[in-house]
Amino acid sequence: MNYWLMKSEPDTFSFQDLKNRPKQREPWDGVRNYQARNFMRDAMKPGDLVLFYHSNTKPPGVVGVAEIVSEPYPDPTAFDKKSKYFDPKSKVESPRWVLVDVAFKKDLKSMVSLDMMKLMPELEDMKVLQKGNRLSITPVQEPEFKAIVAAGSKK
DNA sequence: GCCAACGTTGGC
DNA sequence: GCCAACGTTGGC
Repeated sequence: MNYWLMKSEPDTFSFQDLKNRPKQREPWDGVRNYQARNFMRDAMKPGDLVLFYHSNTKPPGVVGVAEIVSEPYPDPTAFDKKSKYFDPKSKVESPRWVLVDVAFKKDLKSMVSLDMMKLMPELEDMKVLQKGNRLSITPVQEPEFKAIVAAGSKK
């Protein structure tokens, strides 16, 4: 099993929004970056655990744990002319963009902010902490995942 | 709101 | 295939 960090702007889709969904799950649509797509398409498996990260907010950080609950499948928003994620180059016969479904797993007692993460020696090599990183989906090592969940389990 | 970092596009 | 221009991300 693998671990991931997935970013979302809470104004667009927050961890609370995920929790409030009827089945507490949501298709992770709108990814339009090839590296991030390849992670979903080639490496993610149902059961993988996800650090749900709020970006572009004060403060940014990990707010909860989610779980991958589907195989990859074509992102329907790419075919939808009305969607802001519409991509005319993605054809139904040969979809360019895929997504997976993500489900609520558990809350953290407290957010693990980016500032806190930077102070944790276990997270030295984490991609999300490296300068200039803009990837919305990054792989996480098991010790990194556990360190963040442990930090977020404290009051 | 600024701007550094990075990805994509398109002319050549 | 190079690279300048442009768009986006996301911390600050």
